[in-house]
Amino acid sequence: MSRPDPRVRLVDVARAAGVSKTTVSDALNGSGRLPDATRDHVRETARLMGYRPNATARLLRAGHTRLLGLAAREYVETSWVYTDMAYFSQLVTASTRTALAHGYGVVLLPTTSPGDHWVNMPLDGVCVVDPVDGDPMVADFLSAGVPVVSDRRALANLAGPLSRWVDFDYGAATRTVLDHLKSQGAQRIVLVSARSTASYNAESEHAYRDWCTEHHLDPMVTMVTIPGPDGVRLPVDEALAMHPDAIFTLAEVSPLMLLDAVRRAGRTAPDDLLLVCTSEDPSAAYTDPPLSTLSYLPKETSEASVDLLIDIIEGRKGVPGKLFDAHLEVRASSFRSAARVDLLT
Amino acid sequence: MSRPDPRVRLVDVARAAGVSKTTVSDALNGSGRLPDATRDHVRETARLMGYRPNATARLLRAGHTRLLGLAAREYVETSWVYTDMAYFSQLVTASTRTALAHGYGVVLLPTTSPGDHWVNMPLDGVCVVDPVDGDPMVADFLSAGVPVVSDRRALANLAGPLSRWVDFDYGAATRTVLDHLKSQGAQRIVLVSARSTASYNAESEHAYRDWCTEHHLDPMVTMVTIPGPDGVRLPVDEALAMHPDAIFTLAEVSPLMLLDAVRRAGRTAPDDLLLVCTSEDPSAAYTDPPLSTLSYLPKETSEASVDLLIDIIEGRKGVPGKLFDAHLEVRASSFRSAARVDLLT
DNA sequence: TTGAAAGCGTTACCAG
DNA sequence: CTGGTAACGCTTTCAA
Repeated sequence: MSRPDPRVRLVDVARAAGVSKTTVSDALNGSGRLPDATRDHVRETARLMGYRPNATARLLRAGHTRLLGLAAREYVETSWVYTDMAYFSQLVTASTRTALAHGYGVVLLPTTSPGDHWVNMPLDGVCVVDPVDGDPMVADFLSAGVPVVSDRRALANLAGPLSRWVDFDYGAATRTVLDHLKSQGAQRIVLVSARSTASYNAESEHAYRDWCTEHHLDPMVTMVTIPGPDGVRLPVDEALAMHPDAIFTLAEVSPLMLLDAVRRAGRTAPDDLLLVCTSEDPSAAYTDPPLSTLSYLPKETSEASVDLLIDIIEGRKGVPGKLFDAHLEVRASSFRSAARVDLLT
Repeated sequence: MSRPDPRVRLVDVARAAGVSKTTVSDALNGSGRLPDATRDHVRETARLMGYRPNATARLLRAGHTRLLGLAAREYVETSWVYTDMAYFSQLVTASTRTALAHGYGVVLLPTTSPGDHWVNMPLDGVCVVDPVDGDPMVADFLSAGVPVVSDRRALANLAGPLSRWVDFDYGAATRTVLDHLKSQGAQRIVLVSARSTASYNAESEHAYRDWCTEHHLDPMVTMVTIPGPDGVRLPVDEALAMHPDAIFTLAEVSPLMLLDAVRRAGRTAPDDLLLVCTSEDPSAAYTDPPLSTLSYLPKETSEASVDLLIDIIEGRKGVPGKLFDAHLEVRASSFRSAARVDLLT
């Protein structure tokens, strides 16, 4: 195994150019006031030698890395990667765009990893999305002095100058959907949730059960157990087998797959089955019928997260957090004509 | 509780515990052979003080960062983020998963940035996807001593121990699609390409024009000019306005949007219009009719890329590159019954 | 104008 | 077994 040529360092350039390290640094960075002749000479020498400054050494000097971590914490024990679900992919897109606009790069963090491996990454700050209840990752980063943006629950006992939050009232959003379905005549609403570790699922499901109790309805829940787009197939089929008159999916479903499953079960939306799904897939508007969707605004929230995070990092004061409202877009899949509603109620 | 501002350093712990830096380092890292009493004492002190090692300093010491860059180079001058297209999102997913499996993190790089800003990131290596012809980013990284995996064209004049490639024969893939369409009776095939900077587009389009010449057909091409999922709407409509009997989209289109456009134009696939699209959207199999797709295997290629990259970084010898074959999945949208084909030919 | 030297925080090598 | 010291590669302060 031949060792690649030892990189040429600042001091090498200095020696070659017959000047000191300081002069090379100044010449290359435009700092200091050197005679043009010296500067040009040094630059030319550096170019000839193929000198490139060592990024890590600069960072150590600078005291910051301009690197932000991004972690999605659903299914923390399952080691998966999340970027191929519409919600997370939009989240990654928007976070990255916002970070770049501020001169920061984004590092995709694993959901899980041996011990607290993640604190070994040279990060200036971290966004933790869909945190676990009392998330250890959040605590780890905070105690390592790394600023964190997550939701209120994850930061409950850790409030301090190093953290801010972005959050939803998941319960309220869930109730909005359920009220809507009920207003359209639904009596047997099945919830497709996920056995994930995210507090989002737990909170939403809890709200669903409470709502059912209030309305004297039996809660019916099926569970996604396998992360990723394919994992929803089974729980959707299970939901259909419960003879529901409405299905509300908490876990992200591909719109076409959902409708395909409905069709195979011999059901028709919205005629004998109302459908609302939590999804960011833009194709939901183009299906037949178009699907009603609940959106947790990955674009807006991740932009806000990154902005808040960079505010902490750069020492700006500001609001401690931001609360968003989920957006329910009612489309044909959960909408019955008034006459029809009258008939059923 | 603890003062966050002045981070507690190794030397602080050493002083507090009444030992030397070395001892603290050894105690915390499990290296060296210390008496249990000393080790426990140091560890307890460190814990009490909330000591966390500085990641950047460790990296400088270690000489590597375990960070990989990922750059997609379509539309390099347009500053956009690519992760919300199925192809790139799967690419990111698979790259990240593979990297993590080897203990590396992934940094999403901007398509464009001021000067050569990117070399300031502390990366051990970089994957450059869909490079520009003679890509400057590739050259920059290589001259900075950072290993690169890209395609053959981008590495043409830069072969060396610091680079390997993963590539397709785009021309061959294009011809496969065109031959297929012709075999199904198509005579007026419109290509929906993109005015992007990726060599993928140029090569494919070139092959299309050559093929048309060989078959004495007039090439008809429309262009995506705006990056992102929405940019394909206009060129698809333009393509439909050309009264084609087949459309082949090079740029990624959302399957449902494509079919919606076809419907609005009063056309029907596959009866009077054959459709093949380059897409990674799994929903293509569930549309009505199911769409024929050409896949450039983002999953397989990015896994191979990351593996090759890590081989270079860790000094392993191996193949200089890997050539893949694009996969054409023929579905109903481009398939006519034999009888029908006979009728037309 | 230039350069020597002092950090940045860590780990590794040797003396003691 | 322990601890001083050097080294990683750079930037910056401060003297000459």
